[in-house]
Amino acid sequence: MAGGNYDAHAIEAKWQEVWERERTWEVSNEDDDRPATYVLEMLPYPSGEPHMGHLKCYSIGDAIAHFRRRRGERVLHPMGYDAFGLPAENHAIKTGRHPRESTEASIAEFRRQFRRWGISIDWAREFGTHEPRYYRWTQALFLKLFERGLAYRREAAVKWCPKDETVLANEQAQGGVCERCGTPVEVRQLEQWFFRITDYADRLLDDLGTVDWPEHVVTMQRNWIGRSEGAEVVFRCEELGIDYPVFTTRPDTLFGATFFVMAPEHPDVFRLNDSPEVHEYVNRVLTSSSEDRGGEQREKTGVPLGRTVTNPVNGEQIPMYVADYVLMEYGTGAIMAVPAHDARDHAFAEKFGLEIRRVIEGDELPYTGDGAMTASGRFDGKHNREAFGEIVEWLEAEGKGRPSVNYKLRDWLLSRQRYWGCPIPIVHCDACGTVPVPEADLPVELPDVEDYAPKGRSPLAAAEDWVRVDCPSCGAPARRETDTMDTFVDSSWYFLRYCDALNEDAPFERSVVDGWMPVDQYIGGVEHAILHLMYARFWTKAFADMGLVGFQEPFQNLFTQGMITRGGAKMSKSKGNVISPRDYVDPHGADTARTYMLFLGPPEQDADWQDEGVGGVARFLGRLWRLAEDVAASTEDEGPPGGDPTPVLRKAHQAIEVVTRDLERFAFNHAIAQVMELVNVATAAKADAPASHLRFAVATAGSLVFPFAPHLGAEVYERITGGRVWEQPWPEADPALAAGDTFDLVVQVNGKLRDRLEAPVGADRDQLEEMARGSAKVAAQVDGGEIVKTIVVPGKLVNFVVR
RNA sequence: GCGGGCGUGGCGGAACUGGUAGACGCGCCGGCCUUAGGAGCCGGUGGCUUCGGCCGUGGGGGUUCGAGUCCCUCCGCCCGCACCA
Repeated sequence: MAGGNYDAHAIEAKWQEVWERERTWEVSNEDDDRPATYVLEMLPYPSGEPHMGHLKCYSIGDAIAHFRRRRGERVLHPMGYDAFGLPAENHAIKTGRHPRESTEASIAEFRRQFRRWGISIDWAREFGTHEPRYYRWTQALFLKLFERGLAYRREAAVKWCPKDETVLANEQAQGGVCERCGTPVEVRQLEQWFFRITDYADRLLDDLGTVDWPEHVVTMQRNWIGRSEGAEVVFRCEELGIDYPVFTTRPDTLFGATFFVMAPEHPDVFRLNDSPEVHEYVNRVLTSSSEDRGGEQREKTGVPLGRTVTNPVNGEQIPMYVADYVLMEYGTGAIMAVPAHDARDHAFAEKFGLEIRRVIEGDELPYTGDGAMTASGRFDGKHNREAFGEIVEWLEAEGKGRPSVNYKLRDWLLSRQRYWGCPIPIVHCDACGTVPVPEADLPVELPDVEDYAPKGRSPLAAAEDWVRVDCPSCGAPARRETDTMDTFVDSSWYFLRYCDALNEDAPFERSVVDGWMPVDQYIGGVEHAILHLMYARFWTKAFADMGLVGFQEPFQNLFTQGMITRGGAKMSKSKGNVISPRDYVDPHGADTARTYMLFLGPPEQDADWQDEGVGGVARFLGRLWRLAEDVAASTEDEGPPGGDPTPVLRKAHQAIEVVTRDLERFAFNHAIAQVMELVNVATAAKADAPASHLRFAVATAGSLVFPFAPHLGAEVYERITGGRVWEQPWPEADPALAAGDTFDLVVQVNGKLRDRLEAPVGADRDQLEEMARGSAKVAAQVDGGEIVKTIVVPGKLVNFVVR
C-alpha cells in the first residue's frame, strides 16, 4: 500500500495553515459580478467549550457555504459570540472570577476549536457582543428606539424569577417557569423597560408569509402572537355606575351570557366587594404560583361578588364573580361567561349552579361550533356567522361595543436586574426625567463591581461612582439607569453588524447591509423559534421604519437542526452521557467528526450519536485517501477522461448529479452515501479502468466530499490534479454520460416485478413492449391468461395487465 | 384539548414529481492476510420457502395497471402551546 496511513491531523493542519495565511474565507463588501449570499449559523453562547450541537450547526452551515461559493456566489460566512448572559455571571458569583474573564477564556476555546474544525469563517468580522466596540452600538440603537417611542419605561405586573432575582420577558417565562433555571416565576408590580413589539404584531404575523421557514416555526410564531378578532362589549354595573368592557371572539353568543367574571388581579374587585371571603380568595390566588393556577383541567374556583352587570343585548342583570380562570393579562381582565358555548364557563356554571342557556343550535353542551341562533331575540333562526357582524354593528350604534382585535403578544420586557449585560444608556434626572446618554458619550461601559450577586436590584447600583453622573440635559446631579439589557437585545442585530463589522462611525452602513441582507440561509436550533427569531424580526422592522435598512425580514430561509442525543436521551451531566466534539476530533480528525455528524441522518431530525458509526466514516475517508495515493502514484495525468465511457466514469457523473441535488435539499446523509458509492466503484475499478477515468473519478470524489470533509477533499483533489479544489467551480455532470447506453427495464405482470432486461436508453414504447413480451418469465406468468392492457413507461418499465 | 411532525430490516437511515422497497453505513456471519489485532481486504446478510416462489414499509379500508408515497379511518410515539374568553 503506497504512502502508509491516512494522517488526518497532518492533512488538516496543512490546509488550515493555508487558509489562515491566505485569509481564504474573507470576503470584501465591494460588489463584483458574483451574487452576494449570506450564510449564517446562529451565534454561539460561549460557555465552557463547544458541544455536539455546535458541531452539527456549523457542519451544516459550512457545507452550504462551500457549496454556494463554488457555485459562483460571493458568500459572507461570519462568526461571533453572544457573550453577555446569566451563566457566565452565575459562574462568577461562584468563583469570584470576573465574568469577562471566564467568557473570554471560553471564546478563545470556541475560536480555537472552530479553526480546528476547519469551518470556513471570515474571521476579520469576528466580535463578541460584550465588547464595548459592539455594545456601544447596541446602546445607540436602543436610543434610536427610545427616540421613536419604541422603548419605554412603565410600571406593570411582570414575571420575576426568584432564583435568578431578575425580571423576565413573557417569552422567557413560558409555562410559568424561568427559561434559564426552571424555577416557577412570580408576578411583581415593578417599573421596567419595555420594547413596544406589540405595535408590530400584525406585521410580524403577516410577513411570515414572505419568508421560507419550516411550517412548525411559522405556526409557533403565529400562536405566540395569538391574534384573535372579535369585539369589545360593555357591561355596566348600574349600582356603582361603572362600565366594564370585555373582549369576546363570540359576540354571536351574547344572548347566552348568564354571568360575568373578573380576574383576581382586577383593580376593581375590592371596590365591588370588600368582604373577608373575597380578600381571602384573592390573596390565596395571588400567593399561589402561576403553575398551580394554570391548566384547563383544574377544577374551577371562584367567589360571587354580590353585584350584577347589565347584559347589553337584552338588559338582563347577570351576577358577577371573581375567579382565577380569568387572566388579568389578556383582554380586559374580565369576561362575559357563556356557559352553553364555552367549556370553561360551562365547568364554572356547573359547579356554581348557574344558568346554562343555549343560544346556538347544535350538539350537546358545551357546544362551541356553528349553527342557527336561538333564544336571541330578533336574531333567532339566523346562522351565527351571519349575525356576528350585525350584533357588533348594533352594539356600536348603541355605544355599547365595537369591533376589536386582541393579541397574546405582550411588549418585550428588556431590563434585567443583573450585572453581566449591556448597560441601558439612560440617566434619571429629578428635573428632566428620563434622559438618553448623548451618542458622543457612548458606550456607557459596564463598571467593575465587587459583588455580582443579585439582590433584587441590579448589582450596578452598588457602583456609586459610576451611578452618580451629571444630567446630560441640565447638568444637575443625576443617576444612571442600573438595569442591564436582556441578552436577546444583543442578538437582535448582530447579523447586521457582521456586514459592516469594522465600521467605527455607525452600527452599520445601510448600503452595506442592504448588499448582504437578508440572510439567505439561517441555521440554528428550534429552541429559538419564538424568542430570538421574533425579537430579531421586530428590530429589523423597526430599523426599516427608521430608514436604517431597506428590507423587512432578516432571515429569508431558515433551517432548524435537530438535537443530538446519546443513548436515545438528551445529553446531561446527571445522565453521564455527555460527549464533546473533542472526543472525536482528537482521535479521528475534524473531517471524520463533521462527516459523521452529517451522515448520521437528516439534519432537521434529532439523531442519536453512536460511537460505532464513527469508525465507518473514518474508514471511508481513509479508503478515499489511500485510493488517491494509489491512483496518483500508479497513473499518469493523461488529461480529461476520453474514449469509451466506463462504469467508473459513469458513476462519477451520476454522483455529481446526486450530490448536487442533495446539497440543494440539505440531504447531506444521502450525498455522503453517494460519494461512498463512488469511492467503492472507483476502488473496484482500480485495476482495469483507463487512467484518465480513474483520475477523474477520484478527483471528483475529493471535490464532492469537500463541503463535508474540506481538508481531505482539498488533499485528494490536489494529489490528483495539483489544483485547489475550493478555487474550482462546482462540478457539472454530463447527463448523457450519467445516463449511459442501457438501463434495467423492469417488467411487471399485474404490477409485480417479474423480470429485468437490459434495454437501450433511447428505446421507444413499441421496442420496450416487444422486448418485455419476449421474456420467458412473463410468458410463464401469463400462462393461458390474456394480456388486456400494457403500460409502458419509457426508460423505466413495462407492466402487463393479465386476466 | 389545540397546533405541528413521525411510524420502513437487529440499528441509523435510502427510495426526487405514485413505477425495481431496504441505497449507504453500523452490527452480525464466513473467509483472506497477520506473531497478534479494536488494522486492512474479499464475500454474505428483510422474513418464510417444497428453491418454483410467497410474504413484507404501525393496523384496517379505498383510489390506481401499479401505493412506503395519494385519500379515509384506527393505533402508537415525539415536539410545541396550554383556563388567551
